[in-house]
Amino acid sequence: MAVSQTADYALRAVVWLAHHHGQTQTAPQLAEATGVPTSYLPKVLQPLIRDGLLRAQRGLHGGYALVRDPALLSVLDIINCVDPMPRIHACPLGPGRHHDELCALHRLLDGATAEAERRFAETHIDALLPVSPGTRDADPHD
Amino acid sequence: MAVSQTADYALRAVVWLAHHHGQTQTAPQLAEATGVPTSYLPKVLQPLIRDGLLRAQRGLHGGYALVRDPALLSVLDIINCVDPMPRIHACPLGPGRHHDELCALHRLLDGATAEAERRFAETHIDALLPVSPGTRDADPHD
DNA sequence: TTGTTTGTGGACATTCATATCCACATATGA
DNA sequence: TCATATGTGGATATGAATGTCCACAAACAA
Repeated sequence: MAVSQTADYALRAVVWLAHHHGQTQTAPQLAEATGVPTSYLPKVLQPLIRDGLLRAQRGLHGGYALVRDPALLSVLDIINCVDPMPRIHACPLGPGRHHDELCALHRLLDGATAEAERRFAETHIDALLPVSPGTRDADPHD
Repeated sequence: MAVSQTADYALRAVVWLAHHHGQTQTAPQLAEATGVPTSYLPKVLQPLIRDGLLRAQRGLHGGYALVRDPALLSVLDIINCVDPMPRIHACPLGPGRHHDELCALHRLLDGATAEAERRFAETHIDALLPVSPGTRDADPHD
């Protein structure tokens, strides 16, 4: 997968919350709707709450709700908060010895990650909503 | 990382073998040169041998050697052989119920993987060699 | 104040990619 | 034929990502 399972889960939950903007959703509701394991979901959402992207409310009629406007919230915002994509800042062998042999390879590998980040930064949550006009963009796989 | 650790290891080894085309390299030599754990390298190369991309020779003066021309061997060839990139062919929740809400998201995620595959298919091993003209292509990370 | 509903945080379990080790098979040269 | 140098395959170990569980804290309503 392009992103970790955990990041995927977080994105599903955020898209769902954006689709039901304003209404708080309980963990079981969210889990049922998104297919995220009920007992794992709170762990996934924790960093989003810490960084103020989500709001969590305890007690009766509590639950989770989206704080920011889905149009101003990028897919990369979610990924970076929950599980940032690993970047290659230096060749694994260090600058010495065989560095040159491996450099072009890792430039390519990290370039692919950079391109993915670019796409995720450009795509906002509102573009992923069912009825949004943003639904029609790049062509599907194959 | 864009690809698994194992695929990275395989690519390092193949690039090294391409750079020393024709000469067989023993596992310890390859491991030392590429930074791959010596005891893990044989496992990594196994699928490449099975599919005929590498040749393995036992006994004195044995070792590993590249079979195909580096100019005709793509990065994706190696990845697909060792550890194919997971593609998303259907939304995780299946076609029922909330399928629509998640579809655009997973189209985006798989699209990023598809783009990476495209890059890896277009880049051949000879372009990753130290002195090759192909070394100068896309700009580095950041 | 009390009971119920909700999220929180931490301990623990499970799974899988990664890594190690070793007895064995095979090739070479003397 | 024998000694040595190699890769092979399988059992096992390790560590990180994923997933489960539960006692607790907090919010609301009666």
